[in-house]
Amino acid sequence: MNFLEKIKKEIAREINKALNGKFVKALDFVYPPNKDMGDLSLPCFSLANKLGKNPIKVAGELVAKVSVGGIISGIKVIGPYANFSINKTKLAQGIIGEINKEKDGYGRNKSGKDEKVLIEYSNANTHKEYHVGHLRNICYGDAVSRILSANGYKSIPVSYINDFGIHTAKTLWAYLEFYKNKELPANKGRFLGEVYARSTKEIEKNKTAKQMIEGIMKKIESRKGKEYELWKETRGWSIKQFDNIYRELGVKFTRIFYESELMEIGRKMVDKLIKKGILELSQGAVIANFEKYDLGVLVVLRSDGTATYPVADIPLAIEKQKKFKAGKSIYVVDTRQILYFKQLFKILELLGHKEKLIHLGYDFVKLPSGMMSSRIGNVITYEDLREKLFEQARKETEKRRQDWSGKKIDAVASAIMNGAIKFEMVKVGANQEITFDIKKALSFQGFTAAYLQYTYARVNSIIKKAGEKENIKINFKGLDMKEEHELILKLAKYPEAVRQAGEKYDPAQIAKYLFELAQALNDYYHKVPVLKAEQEVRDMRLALIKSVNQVIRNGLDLLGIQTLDEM
RNA sequence: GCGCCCAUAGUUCAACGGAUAGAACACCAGCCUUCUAAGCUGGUUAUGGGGGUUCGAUUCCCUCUGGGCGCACCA
Repeated sequence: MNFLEKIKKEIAREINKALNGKFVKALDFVYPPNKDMGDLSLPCFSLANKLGKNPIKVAGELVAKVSVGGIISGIKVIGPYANFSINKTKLAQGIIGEINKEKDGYGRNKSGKDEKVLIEYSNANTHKEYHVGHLRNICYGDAVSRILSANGYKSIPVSYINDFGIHTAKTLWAYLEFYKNKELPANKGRFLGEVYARSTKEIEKNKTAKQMIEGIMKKIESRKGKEYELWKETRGWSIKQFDNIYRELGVKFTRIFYESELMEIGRKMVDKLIKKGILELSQGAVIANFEKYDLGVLVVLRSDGTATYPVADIPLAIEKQKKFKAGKSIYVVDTRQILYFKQLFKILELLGHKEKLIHLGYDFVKLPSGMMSSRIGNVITYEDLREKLFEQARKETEKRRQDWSGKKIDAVASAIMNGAIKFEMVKVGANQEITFDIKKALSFQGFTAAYLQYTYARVNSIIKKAGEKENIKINFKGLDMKEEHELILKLAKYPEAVRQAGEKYDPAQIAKYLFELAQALNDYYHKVPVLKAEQEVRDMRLALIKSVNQVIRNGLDLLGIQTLDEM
């Protein structure tokens, strides 16, 4: 249990003692909107209801009965709220002590009880461009995975790559048609994205294209011949590109599944599913008729015999369960597929799957100019974004650090770039569209990862200047913690942010928390000198800012973002 | 037509049913002989319309308007 929780329990106990009953628990406390009102607040509405009294009166009585002392340094009534102030030195001592003891572990909890949770994300397509939409998926999925681990779950990140759809044939067609004898660039995966975009444009002009593409697809599916060999080779290009992206972003998967490995297994299962009555034949197609569940109809095999998504998704789910035996299985997929996932989960349920299936949807990424579309050509690819961000970050760093080597500048710029990508993708709630404005993403001011990294670097600089003295004993007793109190209270709330982010699968809560913490630190930084303070105060302030940096690091780590010692 | 999501400041976003609806960007005015000015301080502006539930609604319910997205053979 974290320190703030202990405090809440203690105050609740005091209140219950005073009222002679079990009325209040730790969870009942809220935070006052204004710091002058106190640190913790008990709204007395439900309590008044239980007691059959007026809430303003109840708050007044409560305050009269509970005595100041121990962890409680003050109580006051504001309308129907009973507000408590926490003893400043005790809080400081407790929180700084706890962070200092737990270090990287501060903020983590065990509420997941080591339960295994599978989380599938970054479901990219080979033979297509990897764009900012995919980035939202991977950044969101990765952050949720990390946050689940911090909440005591055993998170197992997996990815599923669509390498066997008609899009692969489209790309191969355009490749054979327009690029066959051209020299290839170094990043062949990225090149395939361009080829795909070209194919979508050319198909509109070319009447025979559709037929040719279908022919290519058939040959790929037959798994022999020239086209199949070309598919294998180009597939490798995309996979290499993805590996690069994952490495650059620091994202690791326990296992990567491929559609091409599952399709045949799925096809073989279709008959069995028909026999079980889950699927049925209709108008020459195989469907799941789920109208009785109010889930419409899902086509599984088209009347021409070609397969749709579930044919691979069903064996994928079975395979996952066989291999990992997780209690929960999360799919991080664009919210537009919400109906499809309800249908898929129904099939799995009918097949006897007992694991909790969760579709974690998120809204898509659009541009200020509208929806992204490779046909129209307004797509921001990962590589475009990466290059622009890197350039900008390098320019900004160069401006400030003329004495640094090019290598050092690059390393810093690279971390800023990475942070910017991830932070932009998770700072907005999942059910909100992201209007991705490249101009804003290139700014490193305000609610950005760079602001957090900068705050960290700046604090780090003070710590470095102070010199390394390990574990100084701090005597909090004689110190007035007035200037520090806000900041310390904020540090105390970090474990709650982790818990809430975990319960709601919401990394944005961590992002917001970190920003507020950094704001509080910057405010403190400008108000109060650390190195020039007299000895005892200086030691305390150093310990405090070290704690702040520890929390910034812990929080950024949950978003997959690195800190920088200097920038 | 049926269903899902969204609507808050000029813009992009916040707000377990709770107190005076917060930030950031942009704009204007300040702050580097104190620890990194990618920072800080100050200033202007908002809950789409109408009903309900509640002591209390941005939040829950209904309805209207406006936008987005899904709804058997596109993946």
